[in-house]
Amino acid sequence: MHTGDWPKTAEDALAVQERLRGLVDLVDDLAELPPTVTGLDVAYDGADGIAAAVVTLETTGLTVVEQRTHRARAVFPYEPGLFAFRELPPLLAALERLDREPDVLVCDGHGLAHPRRFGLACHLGVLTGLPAFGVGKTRFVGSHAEPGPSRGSAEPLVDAGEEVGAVLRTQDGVKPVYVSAGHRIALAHACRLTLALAPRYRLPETTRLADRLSRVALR
DNA sequence: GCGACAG
DNA sequence: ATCTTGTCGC
Repeated sequence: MHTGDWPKTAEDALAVQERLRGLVDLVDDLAELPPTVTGLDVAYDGADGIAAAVVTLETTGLTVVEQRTHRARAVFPYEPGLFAFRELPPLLAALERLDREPDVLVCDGHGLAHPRRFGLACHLGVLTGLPAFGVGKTRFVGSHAEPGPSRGSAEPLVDAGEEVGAVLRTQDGVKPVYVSAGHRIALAHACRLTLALAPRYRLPETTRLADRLSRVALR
């Protein structure tokens, strides 16, 4: 699937999303501590310019192994629930430029914590076949209790009676993040990894570095 | 019917 | 996401 036959309308996107949704695999085969972690993010300019960035870090030490970017024109408007169709094209292009195959993708957005249980992290996982999970900065769906005040505290994120993710405190006294599985990874594993990637700041280093790189790529 | 609504 | 100054704190 490439930008050529990319859905142009919300109706088409919903159909594609529904088709891909059947391909999600929730079996967790990922090593407890994968050698590397790859973060992805996108930045926009005032018009329709869009820049994607992917950064692969060594899981131990969080040092940069490889990083790539891709600039393009936005081909799909932002629409809650169909967010993936806006960011996926440049993200996939940037991923294809990597020399080393990622071990796991850390996405800036949600996975199963989505109205139809298929957010950006699920799309990225299914389309690449790689383990993937999402770390969102704000809630999209579901409700939850307030996590304890210390780093590592977490509460389940529940939507329509289903546990779709976790609200995880990555730093003492700082607003928590929303973690959800995307593909080939368990929620608990995603949370452990998220904590390992956020030793100092609220957001995982993968997201912080990809965010910074995408902004630079936009200039 | 009235809000809410990832980035 | 992005528009935006100063300001509080380590």
